[in-house]
Amino acid sequence: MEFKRPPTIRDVASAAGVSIATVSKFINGQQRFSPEVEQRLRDAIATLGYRLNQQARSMVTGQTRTFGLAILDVRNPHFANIVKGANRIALENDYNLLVVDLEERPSHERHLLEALSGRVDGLIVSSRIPDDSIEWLGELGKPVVFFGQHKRPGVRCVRTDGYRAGYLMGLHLVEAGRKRIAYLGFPKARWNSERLTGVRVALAESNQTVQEYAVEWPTLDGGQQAAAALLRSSQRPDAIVAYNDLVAIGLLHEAASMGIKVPDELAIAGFDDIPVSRFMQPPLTTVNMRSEEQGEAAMQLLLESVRNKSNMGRDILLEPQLVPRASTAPAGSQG
Amino acid sequence: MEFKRPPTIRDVASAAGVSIATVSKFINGQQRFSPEVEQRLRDAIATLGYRLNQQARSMVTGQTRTFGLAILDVRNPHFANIVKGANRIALENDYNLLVVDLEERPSHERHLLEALSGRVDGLIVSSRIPDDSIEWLGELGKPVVFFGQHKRPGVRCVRTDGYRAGYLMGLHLVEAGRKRIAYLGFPKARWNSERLTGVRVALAESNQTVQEYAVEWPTLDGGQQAAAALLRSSQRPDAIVAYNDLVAIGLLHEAASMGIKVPDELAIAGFDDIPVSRFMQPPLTTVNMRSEEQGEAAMQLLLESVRNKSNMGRDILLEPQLVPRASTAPAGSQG
DNA sequence: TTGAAAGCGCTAACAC
DNA sequence: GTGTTAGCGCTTTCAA
Repeated sequence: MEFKRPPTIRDVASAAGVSIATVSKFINGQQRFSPEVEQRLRDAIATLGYRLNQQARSMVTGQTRTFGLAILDVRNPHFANIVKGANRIALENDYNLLVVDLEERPSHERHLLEALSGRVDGLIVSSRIPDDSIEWLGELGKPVVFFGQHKRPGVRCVRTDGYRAGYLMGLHLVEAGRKRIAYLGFPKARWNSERLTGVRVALAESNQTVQEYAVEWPTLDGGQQAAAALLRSSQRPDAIVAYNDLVAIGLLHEAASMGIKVPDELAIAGFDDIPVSRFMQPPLTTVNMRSEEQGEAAMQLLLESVRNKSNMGRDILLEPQLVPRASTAPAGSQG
Repeated sequence: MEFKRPPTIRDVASAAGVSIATVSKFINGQQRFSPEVEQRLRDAIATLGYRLNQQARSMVTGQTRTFGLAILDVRNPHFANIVKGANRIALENDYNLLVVDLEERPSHERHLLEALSGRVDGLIVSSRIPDDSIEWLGELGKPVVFFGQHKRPGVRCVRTDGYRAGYLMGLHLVEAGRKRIAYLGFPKARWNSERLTGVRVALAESNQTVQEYAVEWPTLDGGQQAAAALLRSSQRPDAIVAYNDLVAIGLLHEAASMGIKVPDELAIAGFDDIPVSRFMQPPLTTVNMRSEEQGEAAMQLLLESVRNKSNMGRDILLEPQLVPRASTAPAGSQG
């Protein structure tokens, strides 16, 4: 089956015996015509199987009614939630959302983003590239909303307070009576140091310090791999805060394999509150970073930018929320 | 900050003192010019900050070097894996991939797909709409690869054998000594009945029958909600096969809350082998439905279609693989 | 090696 | 009500 050239308004026009302008106005519903003409138009469109070429339209209108969202990894439920939130708001406002997965590959990032920006009215970007390397974001010529902080004018930002998230977690563990608290981070991530600082400050208030470790990747496997070294050390922590829930789940699994009792011998916690965390055994303590709301907020900002034809205005900072569960219950409080 | 009209080749042309044809040829690298001209061109492009308008180009070339992928729900790791697979192959072949989340809403499906098809050279579609309602897929005027079966000419298909998957699972449970096996399905899904039939046939070979139940949604919460009724019944099953891993994990969690020992008192299994299944406590038995390879295969088919300018050729059927884990170990074989 | 001009499918301003 | 026409930004003959 070959793909023949699709019919254009010109084909419709000659089939219906009218001009192309008439066809254009008709399909845009911005004007009524005599009943007979409208009927001929409908017939012609139906028999030819005509469909509007969106590209051609946006060529002249300069609008696509589509937004783009670039995320680091669809496989991470945190990002999947962001997609959900952004998509919902977009659809409600009669915009489509196109998602691209950056695959955690900084080298491709710019290329993919430039390609995306050409097809949309604005974009939302999650990036791992350092601020000073993405100056070009503002030069895409389109409204951009960025996850994180970015001083560049013309780029608005959405984020959840990572410092506060870390602080809440640190406090929680101290209150649960933990004495040797470790942070298993992912240094390449933008939010890693905020979270770590939060934890550290909370511990400092009780004169505790935090041991630092790092994963290669912020994933289930990354957590599992890091676990071995961490859990076998002679001075094993009695609590581990992981960079995110995925890493925490990897840890949890490895701890179970090694016969370490969670939370009695070891407390484990993460960040993000991804859906599956509640279903773990034991359920995982975490901080809700409002992933879905981040997506929603970013999309709202984008809609504003497009409507005002400007990119001024406030950034958005969301408040994280501690979600205490069994994985950090005070030692001895449960079996 | 306002968004000014971006520079066009016409701006570059006049800045460099050449014609637009020269600019066009230069940026496409298909022709060399005198050193001085090339230098003027480079300067003009740099100072103006010129960037190619992809839309305008595809308007004339008829190519976008982009494919579209429509999935039912990004939040389901099965689909996230499909995205990964498809994206990898696309990138390797110098194509971009645009993903759209259908949000499990059949009403919007057609609209979203039509919008997407206008921006890409071909698409991969996962749908919940019955076959006879998506006849229009073939009329999108673009190559289409569909997940599932679809007799329509011009639409190629990729799927993993659901019947075989169910059969493997059924056999596994019978061999593990289970006597009252239930299937907790999601009837709205295309693959539900294949899987059920497979299970049923496997059980029939040992003269067993299967009890059927259904979830509202194929999600963690869906599984948890269905669990209550199912687990409290007087004739409680000693094994439950869930529609997918998410549902199984919901079940697993609820069983734990109710103090039911898995696998001793109850075996639980799912389909898909999503990454987190291996990390559950106990690790979840499942059938690997080759999600990522489905995405890869679909993209390969699409590339073929585009290269041959035709949509003929074979469909692809992948073999599922049983992944036995602790959640279905024979009763009494472990604590 | 360079340029003029036609045209991709559509919209919008302006005639009639 | 309906038609003519000039582009949107680009590629691509074809000619010079």
